[in-house]
Amino acid sequence: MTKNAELIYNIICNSTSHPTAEEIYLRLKSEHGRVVLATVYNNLNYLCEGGYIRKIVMENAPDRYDKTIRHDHLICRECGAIADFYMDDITDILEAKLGSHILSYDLKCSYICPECRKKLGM
Amino acid sequence: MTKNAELIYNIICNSTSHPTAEEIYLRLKSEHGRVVLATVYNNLNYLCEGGYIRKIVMENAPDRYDKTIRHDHLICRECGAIADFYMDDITDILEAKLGSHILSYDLKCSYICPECRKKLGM
DNA sequence: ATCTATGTTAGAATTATTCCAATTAAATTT
DNA sequence: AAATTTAATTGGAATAATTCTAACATAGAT
Repeated sequence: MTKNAELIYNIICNSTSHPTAEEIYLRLKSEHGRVVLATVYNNLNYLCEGGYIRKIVMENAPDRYDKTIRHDHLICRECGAIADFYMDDITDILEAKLGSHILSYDLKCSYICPECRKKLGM
Repeated sequence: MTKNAELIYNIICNSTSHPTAEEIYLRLKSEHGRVVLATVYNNLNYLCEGGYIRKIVMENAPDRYDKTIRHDHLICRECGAIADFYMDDITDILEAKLGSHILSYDLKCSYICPECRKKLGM
């Protein structure tokens, strides 16, 4: 793993914010000088392919990146914030239902986060 | 609902292929003459917002559109084909786990489809 | 028949991401 | 340690999907 790949990996793992490529790029630039967005994308792709991190594909927004420890996501319909949640692994249930082997699954729930709930007086 | 919105809605509902905006556009053009991609996108957005159809956000590929009858998706890692699968509604389970109301959920499973399995000799 | 509101068109603009060629850095051989 | 090979990074152009905007057309209301 190259130096930049490792820096990017650490940013993602030590963050709870599910950063975008752009955010990672800005942080890397401010902390370690000269980098370029293409390098960030190259390394993100490399890290994803190697299974070190995973990509969260967003609706109408740039993709976000996250550590791989198995967990799922809650996405606020109002502000787009992402929260993690941990749920029993449902691979077995899915495979039983399907009669077919599953490589992985991606579960996203749409909800309204506590902050937005407050703002909206709910 | 406007004429184009209805045509698009029907294409999606009478199809099992989860078409992209482009595919819908081409079909609409060949069957009803003059349309433009922006109109297709406008109407797809309108139909999504109204809950008439839903968008399947794809990784590294254009978005696809689908009817709303509740079901989930199996996406082949090799060829990208999408198959539907019907699973008991897990909203209750998720809400119990979360202690929070869920608006909707999106579950995608990655697998290898029967055709690719054959091709790969699996 | 005219006015108004809404939908559609055409094409430019934007955004996210990838590609490619040139450069730099790192690793390996001499 | 210098030279050679290999891999990573840069910068900028290219691409692809989608949205925006302004002009135009259509349909319904007056």
